[in-house]
Amino acid sequence: MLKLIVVEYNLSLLNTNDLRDSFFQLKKNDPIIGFAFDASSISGHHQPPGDVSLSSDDLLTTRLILGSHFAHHLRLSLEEEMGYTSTVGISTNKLLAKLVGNLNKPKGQTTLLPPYDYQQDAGSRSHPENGKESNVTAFIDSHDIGKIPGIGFKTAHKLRNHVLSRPADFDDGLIWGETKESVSVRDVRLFPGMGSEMLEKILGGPGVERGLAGKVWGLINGVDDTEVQQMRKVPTQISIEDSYIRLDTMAQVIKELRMLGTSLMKRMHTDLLEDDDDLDSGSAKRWVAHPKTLRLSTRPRPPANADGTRTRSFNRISRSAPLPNFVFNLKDSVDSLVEKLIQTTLLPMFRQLHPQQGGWNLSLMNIGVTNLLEAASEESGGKGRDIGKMFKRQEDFLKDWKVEDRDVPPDPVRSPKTYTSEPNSNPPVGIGAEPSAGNDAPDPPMAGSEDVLHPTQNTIDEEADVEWEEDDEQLDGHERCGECGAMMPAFALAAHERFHGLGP
DNA sequence: CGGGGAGAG
DNA sequence: CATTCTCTCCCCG
Repeated sequence: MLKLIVVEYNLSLLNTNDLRDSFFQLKKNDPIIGFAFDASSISGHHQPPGDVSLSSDDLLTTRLILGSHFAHHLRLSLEEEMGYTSTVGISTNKLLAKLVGNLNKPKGQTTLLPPYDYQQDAGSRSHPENGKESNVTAFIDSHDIGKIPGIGFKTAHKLRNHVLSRPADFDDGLIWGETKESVSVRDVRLFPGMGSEMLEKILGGPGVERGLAGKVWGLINGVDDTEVQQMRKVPTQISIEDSYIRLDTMAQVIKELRMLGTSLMKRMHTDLLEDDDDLDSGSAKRWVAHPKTLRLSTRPRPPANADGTRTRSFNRISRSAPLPNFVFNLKDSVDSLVEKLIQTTLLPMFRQLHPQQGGWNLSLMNIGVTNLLEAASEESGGKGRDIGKMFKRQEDFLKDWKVEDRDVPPDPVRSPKTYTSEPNSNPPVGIGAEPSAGNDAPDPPMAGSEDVLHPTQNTIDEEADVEWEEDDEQLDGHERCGECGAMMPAFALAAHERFHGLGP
């Protein structure tokens, strides 16, 4: 019933257009219950290149605080304006943000705390005895190896088999899913001799793998440099499929192709057709993309084993062909177009796929269109102002952020630099050596948490060493505190005001 | 570019 | 909790 939607963002890429697009991606009534947030790139323009002191924990902590406050603002706005609740994880890359975002569901946010690195050389990562353990490692180590995004079923299986000293673990009963003996990231990471090279041997089959070993080694060390992708206006493919007990005759196949084809046409209409209200031509529709290719794929059931056991196979076979142009005709009925498509294209493709007369025993059929060519258009590539409708006057507040780490003038806003939680308080950012108090489920020491959608709780403000540039009184999206006059991004104001209200 | 494998949700 | 469905990315020939 609930649909999980995870939105991941990298602040450096975030502009108002991105935000708007993110929300557009939601269908009406899709509740957001996952929202992973990556604060990796919050940094000032003014960070002197090569200044090592600024890349210290202090700066990292400041970034995470900003990310946390920003996430809070986003979640609050989202709930107020759209009625969606959400969960956020704040860390320095997508992997970590996503994993830590699993902590306080369905409505909360969690920040993965520093230290993120070992004290000494990076090469000691896999040898904790050499230095103070990174919180990243401590955090990620506890996960089951198969739970790491990017490590899927096959890869996890190979890793488990290796770590469990060779003999494949027999998972009786369940063909699928996790094994009883769980192998954690730590088990893999600390396996004698483990490293990229060993992973190469474990994972590098004759088949298909390249760079996988390096990627996996990075993942189990919390390293993930993949970029957040721009959201696309149109999908790269649209497909529809159904599974069957058994499909054996042409009559059955045609009947199902009719169903699938009709669905696909409808999907194309809803997903690729847009109102053309631009000109004085009534309310016409126009295609925003023209798929070029039609694909038909099937999944033949594997022929039954020697010993009679059913081998679960998900192997598909497919054929592609140019998508005939008549499908874009908006005058003819969908039914007639589908019929035409079946006769002219789908059936020939099917015969190519299955030359035999019948008895194919198909367990699945899928048809889809790919190779979507975007149909021209698209205006101002730049920064959309549309988000202003959602977040009123707060547009572009990211544009001129400054994060400085030195020479911060005395600021009544600043709170003590001690990040320890007070009894019964939930800091807006989960900084602290101890788990924050007052949570039902205590957090592991490496993660702070909060339930920031309840501003009635007392909180400790932690603006840290953050200063906002006050160029000329004219900072888009910045607001002035009525109490002390400090300028800050709109999203920080709430926390700031909580600070004023704190105590005598 | 088409056919597939792997993986995310 | 498992299965199904949809979509993406990437490799290889």
